[in-house]
Amino acid sequence: MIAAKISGQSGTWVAPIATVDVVILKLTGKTLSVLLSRRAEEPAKDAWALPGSFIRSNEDRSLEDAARRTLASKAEAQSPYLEQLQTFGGPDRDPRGWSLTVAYFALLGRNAIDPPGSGRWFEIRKSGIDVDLPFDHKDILAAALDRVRRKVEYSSVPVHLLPDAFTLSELQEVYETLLERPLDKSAFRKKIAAMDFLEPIAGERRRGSNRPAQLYRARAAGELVLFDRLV
Amino acid sequence: MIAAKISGQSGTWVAPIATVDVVILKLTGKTLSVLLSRRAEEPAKDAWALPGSFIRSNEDRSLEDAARRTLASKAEAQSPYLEQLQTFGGPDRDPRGWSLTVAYFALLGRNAIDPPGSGRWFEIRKSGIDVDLPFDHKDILAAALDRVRRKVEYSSVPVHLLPDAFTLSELQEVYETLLERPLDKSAFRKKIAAMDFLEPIAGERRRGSNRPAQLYRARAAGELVLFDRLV
DNA sequence: TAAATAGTGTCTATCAGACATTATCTG
DNA sequence: CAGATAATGTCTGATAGACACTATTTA
Repeated sequence: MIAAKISGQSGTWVAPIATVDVVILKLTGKTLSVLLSRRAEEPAKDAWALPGSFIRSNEDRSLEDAARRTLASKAEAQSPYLEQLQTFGGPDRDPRGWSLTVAYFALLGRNAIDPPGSGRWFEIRKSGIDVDLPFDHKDILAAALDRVRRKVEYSSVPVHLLPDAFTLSELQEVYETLLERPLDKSAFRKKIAAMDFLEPIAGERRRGSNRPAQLYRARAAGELVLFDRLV
Repeated sequence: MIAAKISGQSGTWVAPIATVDVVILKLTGKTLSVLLSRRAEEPAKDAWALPGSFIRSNEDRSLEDAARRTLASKAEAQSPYLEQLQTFGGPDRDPRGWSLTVAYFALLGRNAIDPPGSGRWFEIRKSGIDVDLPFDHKDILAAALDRVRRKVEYSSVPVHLLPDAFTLSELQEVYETLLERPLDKSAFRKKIAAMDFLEPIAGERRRGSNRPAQLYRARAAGELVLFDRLV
């Protein structure tokens, strides 16, 4: 790699290295998990890290393209939710020099498939994950979790962590998992109904000797609905 | 400028051009205005555009540094609010090639000073601004306005558009301007009091033959307070 | 019919908004 | 005192949350 030189009023300097990184999240049971891949190259060779890629100017038509390309190489999902998170940059985050990464986060439904050799899922406990991340990937992961958890308060984020069809009890469980507090069933259902972003679909879910549950789906798959009040 | 070549699995490509752009906003009367500067260089020489700069790897310690440097060259404010907005990138947004810009927005208080020759303020009307912006700067401006207006619903954003000391009536007026709807005085004051992010300071504001108004200031200057309910 | 979960109804404290009233200043 | 804006009080409808109750299934 040849560093690009730029000349300006304050002298001559080198263009930053530009990458995208994707925080890929799904639920494993009641726990959020993040998909990490083992780095094949230096720096931090063999370390578990967030999946990332250089931005390829000969191939990518946009930043989101680059993120989708990175995501697609690691997981297949029917309608993954992908959102730009934040851009991180600085002289010290990568030993190769001044670098910036446009970070995205993706939410996968329960029926997502990971291709073989694509990486490993790490459960996110209160103490964090069981591995040290290179670069500033710990900060990026923290920012993604912060964003997701905050958005749960006023959006349909949890829908994207469920399969296409789900019950209201399942949806409530995901809200509770992410908010880390119990919700009242009656109040929850009133709010969800008022937001009007779900529709009942044919079929019921039976999972025991009890009344079966109605199945629902999101009206707009892959889209996020913002609420006009808080959960 | 020499383009950086990168080699990878999918061939050889060129590193993107990396810049920061800043959407600098303040209130002129009851209208939001944006600070534009006249471009000194090609491309789009002589056009009014968002203030921006290359990221200088020899000088900037972070992306925010680069944004603050750009902001400081255009305006002086006691405690400007600066927030990363979004990163825009693609092959066609700049004729020089694949480029990305990390966009920030800044909110200036009413007593901010613009150094001479720093640019011109353009009022933002419903129809937009009175000038065509080059590159994708129209999209960036729209994203900034969207973010600011959305955040008004659940944060102390309007405080940063006022001088250090202000009255509750002035604060309500800014909320109303940005939300484009009237608010009830009694309800507004109850909410602001509940959020507990203001403190009364010595002094009153007199502006007519009527009862003078108590002055307040934000407890944490330059900080944004997020509310736990909507305005 | 017992047990379990789904789904709904009822009650109440709280609160946002509408509106009225009081407070304080100048001319 | 009239007129203006600041500041606060009162009332009411809406609703979130607590909790109880009904519905529906299997063993």
